[in-house]
Amino acid sequence: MGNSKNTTKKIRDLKKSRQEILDAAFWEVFTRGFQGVSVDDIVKKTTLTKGAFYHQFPTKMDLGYALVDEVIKPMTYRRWIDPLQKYENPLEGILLLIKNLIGKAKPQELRYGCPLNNLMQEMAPIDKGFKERLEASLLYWIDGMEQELKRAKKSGYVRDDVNIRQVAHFVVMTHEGFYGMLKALDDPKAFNALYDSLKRYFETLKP
Amino acid sequence: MGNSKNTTKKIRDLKKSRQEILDAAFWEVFTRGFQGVSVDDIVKKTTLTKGAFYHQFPTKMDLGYALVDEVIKPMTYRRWIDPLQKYENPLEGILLLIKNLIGKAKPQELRYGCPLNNLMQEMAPIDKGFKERLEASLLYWIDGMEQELKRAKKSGYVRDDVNIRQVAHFVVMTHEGFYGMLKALDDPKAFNALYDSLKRYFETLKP
DNA sequence: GAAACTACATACCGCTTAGTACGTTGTAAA
DNA sequence: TTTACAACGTACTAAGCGGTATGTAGTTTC
Repeated sequence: MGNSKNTTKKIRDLKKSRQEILDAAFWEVFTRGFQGVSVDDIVKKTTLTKGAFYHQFPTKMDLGYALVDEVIKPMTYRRWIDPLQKYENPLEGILLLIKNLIGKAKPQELRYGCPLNNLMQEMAPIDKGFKERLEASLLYWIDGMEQELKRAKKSGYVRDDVNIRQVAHFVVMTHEGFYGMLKALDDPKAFNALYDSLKRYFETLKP
Repeated sequence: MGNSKNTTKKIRDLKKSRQEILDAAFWEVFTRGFQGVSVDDIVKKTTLTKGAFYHQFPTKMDLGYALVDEVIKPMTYRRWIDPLQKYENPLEGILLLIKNLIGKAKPQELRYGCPLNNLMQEMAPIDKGFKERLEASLLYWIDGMEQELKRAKKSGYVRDDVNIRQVAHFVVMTHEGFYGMLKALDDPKAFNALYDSLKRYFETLKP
C-alpha cells in the first residue's frame, strides 16, 4: 500500500495546476487562516508538490494576493450581487439572499465566517499588498450594492433623498458583523437579529 | 554600550510580572494577531525573560486565554457599557459613544480594529478554548447592552413591543462590522454609514 | 526525431518557533 | 543566619517554516 508505482503519464497544464493550488489554498486559508496554513499544508491537499507551487508563485504572499484577486473577489460578487438582478425590488432581493444563503445554511458552513472578512481581519493591518487588494474587493462589493440600490431608487422602492452609497456601506457592514459574531456564537438567534433589524431599517428607506 | 552591569537588585512580584506580560502581549496580539506573534516577541517587550513567561503560563494558548478573560473582556465592557449609565436615554448614549470613541479617534487608533473582534475572527474557529472564552466575552457585552436597552424601555424611550435582545445583538453586530470594514478601508465615510444608519434604525424603536 | 524549453519533483538549508532543563537569586520563615 | 522555596534567567532542543538548488520528465519547435 502506498508504493503503487504511478506508471500513467502525468499530463502538464500550467493553468490547471494553478487553479488546483488556488482551490486547495482557498479551503485551507478559509478554515485556518493565512498565517495558520503552511505552503506544505497546501500542496499536500493537491496532486502537486512544492516545486509546482513555487513555479507558479514567487512567494507565499503572492499566492495570498492571487487568492484575493482571482478567487475571493469574484466569488463574493457572484454570491451577493449577481443574484440581485433577478429581483425587481433589490431591497427584497437583499433580504431574500440573506434568508437563503445564511438562514438556510447549515451551521457548519457558516462557522468559518466570510472568506473576504477573514482575510481583512487577519492580513489588512500587517501587509500593504493584502490591504490594497482586500480594499479593492470590498469596494467592488459595495459598488455592486450601490448599483442595485440605484436601480431600486429609479424604480421607486427607495426615497430620493436617501444616501444610497451610505446604505450600501451599512448593508455590507452588517453582513461582515454578522459573520464575525457567528464565529464565536454559532447561535441561530444572531441571524434573526440581522434579518429583522435590516428589514426594519429598510422600512425607513421606502417612499 | 549595552554591557552596563545591572547592579540594582531586581525585585520580584508574581502578580506584577503577570500583568506586565499581559500588557505587552495585548499590544503585540492586538496589532499583529495571536498567531503572528511569538513568545519571544512578547517577552522582548517586557523587562522579563522566557523563564518568567513559562512560570506564569503553561503554554502560549494559556496566555491567550488569560488575555481574553482578564484584559479584553473587562476592557470591552468598560469601554462600551459602563459609560452608558451616565445617559438618561441609553439610545442617545450609544450614538454619542460611537461619535466619541470612533468618530473622534485618529485613524491610527482604529486601523487595528477591535481586540475582541480580532481574536474572534482569528482564533474562534480553530481553538475550542478560545471560542468558549470569546463567546463569554461577547455575551457579556451583549448582556450589558440588553440591560441598558431594558432601562430605555422602562423610561419610555423604546416601544414595548421591541425585542431588545435582538436590538442588542444587532448593535454589537454593527460595531464589529464597522471595525472589520475599517481595516481594509480606513475611510471616514464608513463611520458616517455606521452612525447615520444606526440613528435611522433607532428612530424605528421609539414609541 | 533531436533539441530546447517548460513544468514540475525531490532533497535540502537556514531560520524561527514553542517548549524545556537547569542554574541562580530574591524572599520569607525558623 | 540558615533553610527552603518561589521567581525568575540562560541555554538549549526538536520540529516546522518559507524558500532554494538541482535534477527530471513531459511538451513544443524545427
